Amino acid sequence: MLTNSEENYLKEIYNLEEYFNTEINTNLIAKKIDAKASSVTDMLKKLANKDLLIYQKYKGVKLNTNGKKKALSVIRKHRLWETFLVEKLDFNWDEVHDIAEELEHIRSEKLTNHLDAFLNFPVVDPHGHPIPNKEGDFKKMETICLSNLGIKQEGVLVGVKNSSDTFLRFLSNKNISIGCKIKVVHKEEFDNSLSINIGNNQFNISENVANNLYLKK
Amino acid sequence: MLTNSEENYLKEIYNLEEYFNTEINTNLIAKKIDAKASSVTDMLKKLANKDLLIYQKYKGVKLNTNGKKKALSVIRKHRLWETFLVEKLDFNWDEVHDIAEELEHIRSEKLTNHLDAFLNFPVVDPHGHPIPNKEGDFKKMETICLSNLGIKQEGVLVGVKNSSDTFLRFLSNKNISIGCKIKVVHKEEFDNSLSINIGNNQFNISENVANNLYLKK
DNA sequence: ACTAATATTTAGACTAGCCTAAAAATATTT
DNA sequence: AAATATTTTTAGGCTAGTCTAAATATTAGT
Repeated sequence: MLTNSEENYLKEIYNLEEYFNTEINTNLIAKKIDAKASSVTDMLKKLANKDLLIYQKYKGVKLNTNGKKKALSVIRKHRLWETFLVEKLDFNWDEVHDIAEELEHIRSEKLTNHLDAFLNFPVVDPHGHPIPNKEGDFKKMETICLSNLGIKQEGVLVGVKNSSDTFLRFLSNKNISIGCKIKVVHKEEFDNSLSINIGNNQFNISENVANNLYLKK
Repeated sequence: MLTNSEENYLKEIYNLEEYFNTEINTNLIAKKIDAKASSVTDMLKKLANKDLLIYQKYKGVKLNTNGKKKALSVIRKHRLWETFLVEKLDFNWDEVHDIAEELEHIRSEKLTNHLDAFLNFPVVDPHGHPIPNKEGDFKKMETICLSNLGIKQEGVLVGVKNSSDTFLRFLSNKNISIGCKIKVVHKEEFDNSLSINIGNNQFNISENVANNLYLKK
């Protein structure tokens, strides 16, 4: 049985591995978890002892099959609860993250699976992130980052990379949401900012924003 | 902000006060919480310091207004989640207690209130226990314990006192559920066991069982 | 009212998860 | 390749919540 804290470490390490595609180092985890590096070292030893990841002093860390499975179970719960909150309880997509951080640790597997069924087995959460099924499987969507789109190209927004409250609120304020058709009108050489078209509106967005939006062509 | 453990103590103390209608002593709490008396003493001091209850060494304990409010908030969440599990996720009434023990500690008030609305503001949970509203108010149902019913009298089962898995499963096996019409056919002087009638069936139940069933006449 | 039994509290210890500060390893710069 | 900077680990400490064992209060029995 894992503690909430252990589950959080596994989840964040999984997310970092997805993001960076390399061995994950102590400081990176510390930043994500918002703890000191020394605390992370302690926990990594503990998780290695529990056969959830491979840890070599000074060499970073990598989840093993076991650890990946646990991480995916937490992520599954997180995303199902987010979906529940938005679809059934009328929450906005920028309000659900912190609550899901608590709900993701509820232990009953039966609960998770019944919730999944109740929601009609959703495949993506309100931020466009894939929801693993009971077995931990999910398919990676073929998407392209808005910043990689050429001039005059367009696509439908299917996911956001960063799902912090502040970023999501920024998008909401500009009326940008999952399902929007986005067209690149102009790209500024100088700072890689973009002029984009959504419906009848035209905006300017920074490269940073564009890096966090994923489209389907 | 209260920890899960503090919330559990407040909840159990509240339940004990309801049940016994007297000051609650250390050992009683220890049994309910499944901890040692010494651990209970520690926690009582802590809760008294936080101005949640009145504690005098060797004299037992009593929740103050503050503590009662917190206890009721936990109880509200517990009972709303139980209702959700039974009504929306197809759980049986004997499967929901342990899961609700975890869910009752999820902190968001907005979540609780949206859940309440989603369930259409239920006033009792699946075991017939009243659900406090946002303000912590609920009305005590006028009920009579089955063991206080006279021969040939009858009523509708509206609540169970004990809602342990084992008791609820016992009732399910005998097809006794909330809403059943129960009639007392015979009362055994010797051990206060009862012959009761439900629909076309006649059973014998012990005094202990009768003590845990509440009816509306 | 004294003694015995029971209930409660205190004292001291343990674990998980965090911390700070110092030491050690690794990486980078010159 | 030596010196410096950065990263990581170790050592030791803290808090919450638990425990056991011993000490102290209260209650009950004679």
